[in-house]
Amino acid sequence: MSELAKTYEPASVEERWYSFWLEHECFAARPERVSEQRPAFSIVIPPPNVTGVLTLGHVLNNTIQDILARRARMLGKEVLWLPGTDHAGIATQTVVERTLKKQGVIRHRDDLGREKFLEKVWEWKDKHGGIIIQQLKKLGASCDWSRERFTMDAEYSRCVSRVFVELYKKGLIYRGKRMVNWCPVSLTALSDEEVTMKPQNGTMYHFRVEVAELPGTWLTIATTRPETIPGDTAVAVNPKDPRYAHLIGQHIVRPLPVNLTAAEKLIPIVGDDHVEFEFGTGVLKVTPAHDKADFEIGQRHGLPVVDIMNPDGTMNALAGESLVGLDRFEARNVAVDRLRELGVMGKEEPYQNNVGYSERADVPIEPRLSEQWFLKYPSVEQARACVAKGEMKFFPERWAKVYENWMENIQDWCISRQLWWGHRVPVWTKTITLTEQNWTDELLRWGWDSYLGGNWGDTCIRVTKVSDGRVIDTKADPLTPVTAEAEGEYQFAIATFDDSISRELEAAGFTQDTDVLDTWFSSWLWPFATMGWPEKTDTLAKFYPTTDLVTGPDIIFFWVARMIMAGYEFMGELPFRNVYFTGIIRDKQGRKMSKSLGNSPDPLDLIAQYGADALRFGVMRSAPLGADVSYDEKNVELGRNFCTKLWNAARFRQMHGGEHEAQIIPQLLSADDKWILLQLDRAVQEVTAALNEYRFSDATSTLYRFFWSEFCDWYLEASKASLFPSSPASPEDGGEAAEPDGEALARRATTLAVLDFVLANTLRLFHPFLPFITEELWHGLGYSEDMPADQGGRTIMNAPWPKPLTNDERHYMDIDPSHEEFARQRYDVVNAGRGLRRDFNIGSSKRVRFILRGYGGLAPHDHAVLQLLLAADPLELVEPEWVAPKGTPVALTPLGELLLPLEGLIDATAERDRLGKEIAKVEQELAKVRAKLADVNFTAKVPRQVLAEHQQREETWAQKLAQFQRMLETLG
RNA sequence: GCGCGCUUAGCUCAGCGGUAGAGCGCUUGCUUCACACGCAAGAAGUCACAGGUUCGAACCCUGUAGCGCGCACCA
Repeated sequence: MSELAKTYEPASVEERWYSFWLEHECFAARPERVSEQRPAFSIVIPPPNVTGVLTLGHVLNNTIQDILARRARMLGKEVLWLPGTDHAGIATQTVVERTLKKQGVIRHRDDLGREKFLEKVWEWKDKHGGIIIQQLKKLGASCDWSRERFTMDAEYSRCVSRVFVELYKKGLIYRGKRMVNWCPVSLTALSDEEVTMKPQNGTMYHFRVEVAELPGTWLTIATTRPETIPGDTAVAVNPKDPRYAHLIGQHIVRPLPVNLTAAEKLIPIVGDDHVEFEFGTGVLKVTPAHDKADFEIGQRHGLPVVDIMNPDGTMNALAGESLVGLDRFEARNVAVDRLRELGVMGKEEPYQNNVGYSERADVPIEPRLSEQWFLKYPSVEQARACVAKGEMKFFPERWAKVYENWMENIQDWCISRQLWWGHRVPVWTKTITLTEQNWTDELLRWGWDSYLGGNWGDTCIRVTKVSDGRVIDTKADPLTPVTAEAEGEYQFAIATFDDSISRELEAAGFTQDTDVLDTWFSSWLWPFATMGWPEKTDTLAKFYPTTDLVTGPDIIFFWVARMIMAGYEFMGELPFRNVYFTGIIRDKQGRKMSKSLGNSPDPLDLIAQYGADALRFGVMRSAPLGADVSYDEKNVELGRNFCTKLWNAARFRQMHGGEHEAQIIPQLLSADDKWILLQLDRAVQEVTAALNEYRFSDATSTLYRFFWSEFCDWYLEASKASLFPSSPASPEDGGEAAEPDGEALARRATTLAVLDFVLANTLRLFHPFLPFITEELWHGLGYSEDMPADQGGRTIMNAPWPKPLTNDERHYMDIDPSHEEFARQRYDVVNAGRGLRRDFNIGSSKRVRFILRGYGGLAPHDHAVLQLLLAADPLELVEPEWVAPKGTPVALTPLGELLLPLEGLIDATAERDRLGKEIAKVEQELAKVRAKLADVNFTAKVPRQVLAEHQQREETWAQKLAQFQRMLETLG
């Protein structure tokens, strides 16, 4: 065993052990080892953006996963922690596009074209992708890196296409012209989940329109978006509204665009229940192309849809001469000017409303009518029920309600994106003219027969008549007879995940859909697509469903809910049993960490400065279950200090040498030994219970308390009494160290054995939290030496998780609560003595004489410990009758009165003051208890045990009071 | 608007029916032979507010306020 360095140097230790773990394949999951005795434990990582960098959120999230994985290994489980990354469609494409523009390579992505642009993205991915993986390694993450997956891997991509085709066959995926959330910056549709509502300070504009059939009759319309007036195709009123009902069927003159013929300006007044009497003026302008609700009104009344904007949010020609080319917000101002010029503008009042923002680009989204692919969610009922019934557990539980609420109001998912980076929609189309002559051949050629036979293979065909959009119904067998009127142009859409078929299709003139799929449409397959699905792999058989999922609540709908549905749909089973939702990391001001705010520290800097273990410990300590994490670097510093403390306690043990992990001989155990064994036992129980319930910060504080406040502060100090039996030399010994006798040597050996027992267990308890330093000390202190290779001999990772003491063990070591009590009483004596020092200005290390009056039965070793902890020289034991010189300070302890004789320094006044304060405190407590006991209501109704407690309390305080008063009297 | 959660020492949080707790920070004293990234001692709280239940409430119930989250949203 080499000597430990004076200070802990995380950098070299971390590097060394991480390489060791990798070299020995300590993180590898082997399905063949799974058995009843060795159950599987699995987690799939929430895949970070492949081109992203590590954030504190990742640190929190992955530390938790690592704690779970490492502890599971120590519990003897076969652990799979499956890592990987996500292609993050919009984010990655945006970054690459921006960079290429900045480099002057392109002005627009069209300059390169799809193929060339994608090459650039792959180049980018190869260069920057995987940085985050390296960063996770720095953190100590024990993932099985041999199984790393990427959502754009060929195999994974095939899973995505397969799933698309499966759902397409079931009719759950469809294409349709719908109102979607359009991001004018990213130039793509978004799902509802990617839109966040933000309050806006805008203006409510009131403008007048004239009823065409009744010149002189004007209606006032309130709107926040006057720039959309050119797209209005009606105004709507509530048919029950007496003010306007009679106008339904008439027309109004739409003021914009200005340069239209009178007839072109006319739009109808329609009656619709959607319009509220109270709101605004009760007259609603209807813009079907630019508002979801208006679109629905338009549908109900057969209104034309006039799209007046370009995809990028600028106005098109239909918006009229004055607006064309302007950005939508500039156009608003111009439209307002026009209305003023026309003299139809009424009041303009400040108005706050909520506007949907693109989460990614942080601009208002534009509702837009477009052709998109939608998914009607599968397996919704099972997915909902498994959480409701508790088959899948959420931690904290309250997220189950949020989930339930979303699942109940679930809307079809817009899965297509107008991007290039991602999985391209696996559908090929071609318009084919079908005639009586070629009808049968064409249909059969593209797989119609298997369609009819219900034997799909890897493809699915849909045929739509171009002229009326009618989908050919297979059930009605359209092959025969073929009528003349059935002839015409048909669109053939074939979905397939078979590369050879798609090549064939392309050769035959089919073209692939240009959209790609939402990134989440690939990541919702993560738990099984990473394990080899659709093959029935050993990995899937042994590790699916996974045990735990650890993620942020911000992606509960994006990812968690969808994975649950996909799990049931494609595996027939839930994907994970427990979901732990972390908090969101915030800065001291409570703001979310973000790049733009620049309030997010780089975890790698923190690791470099404090060490990975320190960062882990600090973050875990401040991350309570169910609450957000308020980040403060102080916590990381605290983690660092803690590691140093651990390191130095280990050094302390090491410098005393001797046999390591010697047998504990029960007969030789002192009260302190038994006390620390009991504290350790309690810590084991608490940490185990906390981890079982995902209370990580509780586990962390227990570890902290046990190790620092109990082991180091008390036990380690007390152990010095037997480790330094005769030194430092006291003046009375004449400065000579006495030869240790046999008993002292046995005592010393026992103390070392207890130190080893406690330290070895402590290291194991700490290992999931502090993997590096515990591994280093595990070997440094030689604890690995006696263990079988796979039980801690090679690495602490596989050492068994500490178990609480059994009754037999307690019996064997003769430990019971009375020993704990006795140890605690002695520590109370020490505290009392230190209090006296403080009150009389005696430095804590200055050796002084103490006298303990009234306690006889102190064993020599216990006496030695007391003397040491009190820094007493000597600690004299005297009879209760012993009379101290007047003015000698006294403190009450459970083991009698502790006196601090101060020859020549006695200050009766000071002592009188001190006692006066004590008495006041005791009197206050006594009064409180007595008031309660005097209340008949209390004594009559309270449970007997509580009554007894209070009576006991009264007695104790009364005794103390009497003692203090006697002390005061003897002071004179 | 609907739903959920939070409000305890300067800060971050435990406690969830019977004597208000921890860490950090602060104050004071210590170069005590593992550790100054340390040791010892100490000060510090009408437990958001108002009612109610109870012998007794930080804790249970009702309401109010503030903060946060989710959902919905009316032009």
